[in-house]
Formats: sequence, structure tokens, C-alpha cells
Amino acid sequence: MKIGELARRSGLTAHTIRYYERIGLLPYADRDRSSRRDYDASILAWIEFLGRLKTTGMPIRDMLLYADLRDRGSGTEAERRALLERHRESVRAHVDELNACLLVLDTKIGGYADTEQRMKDYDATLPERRRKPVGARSARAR
Amino acid sequence: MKIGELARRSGLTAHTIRYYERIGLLPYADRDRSSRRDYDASILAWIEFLGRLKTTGMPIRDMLLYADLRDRGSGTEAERRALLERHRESVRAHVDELNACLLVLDTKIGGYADTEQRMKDYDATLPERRRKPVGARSARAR
DNA sequence: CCTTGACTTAGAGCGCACTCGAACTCGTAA
DNA sequence: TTACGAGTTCGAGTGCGCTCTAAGTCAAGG
Repeated sequence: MKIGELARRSGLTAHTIRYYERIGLLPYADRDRSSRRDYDASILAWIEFLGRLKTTGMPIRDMLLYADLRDRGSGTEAERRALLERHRESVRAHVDELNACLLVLDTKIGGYADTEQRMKDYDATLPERRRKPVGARSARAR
Repeated sequence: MKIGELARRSGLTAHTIRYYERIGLLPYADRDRSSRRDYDASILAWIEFLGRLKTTGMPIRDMLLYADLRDRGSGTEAERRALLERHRESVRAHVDELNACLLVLDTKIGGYADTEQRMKDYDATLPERRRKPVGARSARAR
């Protein structure tokens, strides 16, 4: 599989695939006679897994850590597992936080229930917004 | 309340508060005789609300949109509401996505159940990782 | 033979959201 | 009076994760 097809199939751009290889997220790909990257379909599973880590907010530096553990092969399983478990906890915490925000958002939206009614939430508590008075740099200009 | 106290109470840094004012996320604050910002406690509710939007992944440009609608006052309620509802939907979708990823993560971690066992997931499907062969720029170097 | 288009590399540039530094001004306490 | 600490402005710098450009190579089709 050439980089173009992998791009189509993975949803990444060819640019991003090369970038990932450069930083070590993807293994250095085999090249054909004319130096073009030639991928095995198995790379897709790894890219999908990276995508999930990314979706769940793992920074690239941590994915690199995981990738490096994987490189080092057997003997690193416990560490890999620990890394994923820590990440799972942080994702769970984030989901909880998002759900809490959703409740607040529901309340807020509820405040707009009848568009024609006055607000009784945050919007009403701040008297009115002011803009920086243009050209008024200070009381006694110098 | 001076900017330092607001920083302590809001969790933002004074730098960030000034930055938010600069870009229009926070209203231009009243200044005392010596040009120092002097805040009313009501600003805290707004900052907390912004924090929730931020936590839920709303980009600053959208918060600005909301802030501008709020500035324009009555007559913009429907639009504000629509904005929040769209955002709520995107947050819900993201939560669903995260939960789906959590399931995969659980499976993956399950694969490490007994650290001493062989892997039968992604890690096992990629034969082995290769590194860029240093100094090997091409078959026929030039 | 020539064109086309998919690829190659190295490196620059971008958008976001801060974050910090420099140089300065105040008000207060010693 | 002087020193301190907390504030001010403007603008530059940072870290992240891409994203794109330039200039070149190559293989296949017309």
C-alpha cells in the first residue's frame, strides 16, 4: 500500500503520515525501489489505536512513550499497561467533568427556554459590557 | 477586587485575565485612579462560565461570538441559545466518542491482564518496529 | 519522447491559547 | 526618603500538532 492509499484508508493526510514517521509515532516504513513508502495493512490497526489515544486527549509525547515501550518489546508490558490505565483514569475523569458541564449547560439553555423572557442567570448578573474607551489612554493624557 | 485577587479566586493568571480582556472575552475593566483594574465579584460567574465552555472544548472564537451576542443584549437570545445548543450537541457527541474509546481501552488493557502472557492484539500484529537506517539516504547514494 | 501525477526530502509556516519579559508607575510601610 | 510589591502596557516568545511549499524523482500512459 502506498502512502496515498494509506492516507485514504486511515483518514490521515500523507503529510501527517510522514510527520508521524518523522517523530517516531509510526515505524520507518519500507521503501520500494524508488524510495516510496510501501505499507502493510497491519499499520492501519496501529494508526487507529493512535487515533483513539488522540481522540481521548493523549499528548503525542505520551504516545511516543507507549510506542517506545512497544519497540522495546517484551518486558515492558507492565509499564505499557500502567500507562494505559493512567490514561483511562484521566479520560474517565474528563468524561465526568464534561457531564457536569453538560448539566450546567442544560440549566443555562433552560434559562433561554422562552426566548421572550428575561434572563435570570449569568447574563443578567453582569450589568453591561464595556469596551475599551478608544483614544482614552488615561485620565490625564501625556 | 484587584487583578491579583481575581486571579487567585478564578484560577486564571493575571496574565491570562489581561489577555482575555485584550481579545474581548472579558469586558474592559474599570480602572482605579492609578489605572489598575478593579473588578466586581460578578465577573467571577462569567469567568466560571467561560471555563466550562473551555473545558468542553469550545474554541475561543466561539466564546467571542457568544460574548458579542451578549453584548448586543436583548434580541440575541435565540441566537445565543442556538449557539449553546449546538455546542451541547457537540459535547454530547464527544462524550459518546470518549466512552466508545474507553471500551476499546478496556479491551486493550484486558489484553495485558496477565503481564506474563503473550499479546494477541495490535501489539502482536505489527511484526517489529524499524528505525530509519542512519546514514542510508538511498540505495545509490550521491 | 513527453507529460502527468503520485511520490520524495528538508525545512518553513501556521493557528491556537496562552505565557512571559521589559520597562515603567503607583501606593504604602519602614 | 526609599524600597517594595503589585500593578500597568506593548510586544515578543512558547509549545503543540500539524500543514504546506519548493524542488526534485520516478513510472506509466498516450
